[in-house]
Amino acid sequence: MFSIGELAKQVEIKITTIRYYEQIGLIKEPMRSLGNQRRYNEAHIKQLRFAKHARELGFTLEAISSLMEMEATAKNDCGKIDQIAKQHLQHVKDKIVLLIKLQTELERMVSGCDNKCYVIESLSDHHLCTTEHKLTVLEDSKAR
Amino acid sequence: MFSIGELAKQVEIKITTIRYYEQIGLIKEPMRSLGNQRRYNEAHIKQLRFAKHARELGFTLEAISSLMEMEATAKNDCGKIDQIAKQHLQHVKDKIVLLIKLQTELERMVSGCDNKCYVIESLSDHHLCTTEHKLTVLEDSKAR
DNA sequence: TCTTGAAGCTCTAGTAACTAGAGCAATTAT
DNA sequence: ATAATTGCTCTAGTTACTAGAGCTTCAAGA
Repeated sequence: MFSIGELAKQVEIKITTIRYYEQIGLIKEPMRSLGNQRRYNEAHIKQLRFAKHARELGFTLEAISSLMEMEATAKNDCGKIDQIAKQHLQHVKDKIVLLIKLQTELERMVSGCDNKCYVIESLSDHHLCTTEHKLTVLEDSKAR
Repeated sequence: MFSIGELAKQVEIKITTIRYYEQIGLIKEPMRSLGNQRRYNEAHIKQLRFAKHARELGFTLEAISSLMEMEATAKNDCGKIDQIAKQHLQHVKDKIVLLIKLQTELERMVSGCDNKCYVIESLSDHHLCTTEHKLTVLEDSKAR
C-alpha cells in the first residue's frame, strides 16, 4: 500500500495526472486511508505503467481505455486489439507523410532570405508553394 | 464591403473561426453595419489568407500573430521572421524523427499476433521495445 | 410596404489531455 | 506537541476551434 506521491515516483507520472486518470475512469479507484487519502497497490502500478507506455506511443486515452478493458475481460480477442494498434499505426504513417511535405515547404521558405522576406511572401501567397500541405488529417497527442 | 458569410466563402474559413480570430485579436475588428453586423474589406481577405496558409503549415496562432505584426510594422526585420520559421521547421523535423521511431515500434507490435497478444504484452512491458520513443517534445497543431 | 426565410449577433459550453493554484485536512518526523 | 510535508477537493486555464440557444437584422418577393 502506498500513497499517491510514492506511486507517482514509481511510475513517473505526475500526481495530478494520476488523479485525473482516476477521475475520467481510466484507472480503478483506489482504497482510502481513514483520513481519506488514496492508497494504492501493485495492480495500480501495472495499470499506470501500461497507460504510460501506450501514451508514449501516442495512443489516445480512449484507445488505452479500450485496450485495458479488453485485456481485463477477453484476453484472446486479439482481433480488436490489433485493430486499434493498426489504426494508430496508420495514423502515425499518414502524419509522417504530411510532416515531410511541411518540412519541404518550410525549408524552401527559410532558405531564401536574401533581400525581401521570403517567409512572409510565401505565407501571403499559396501559389508559391510547390507541394500540397493541408493539415486535414491531423489531431495530435500532447505529452511530456 | 462584404458580410462575414461572403468572407468565409472567399477565404474558406468557417464563420465561427473568423469570429474567434477576431476575439483573440488575431485579425482587426471590422466595421459594423447600422444593424451591428460585420462588414469586411480586401485587407481582411489578405490577412485571413495569410493566417490560413500559415496554419496549414502548422504555425501556431501565436506565431502567426507575431509574423503578422512584423509584416505590418518592420518589413525588413527579416531576422526575427526567419527565426520563427526556422524554429517551426526544427519542430517539424524533430517530430518526424520521433514519429518514425513510433512507427517502428508499432509495426513490431502489430506484426506478431500468433497466439498471445503481442500488442498488450508490448504495452505492458517497456523492456520489449527496441527503440526509445518518448513524446517529450510534442505538442501539435489540430486543424481542418 | 409587409412579410418571411436566411444570415448574423452574443454568449456559453464542449473538445483532449492534462496543469496549476487556492484553501483546507491528514500524515510524518522531530 | 508541533511543524513540515503531503494529500484532499474544486475550479479554472491551456490550444484552436466547434456547436448550440435564443435573439436580431437583412434582402427579396408579393
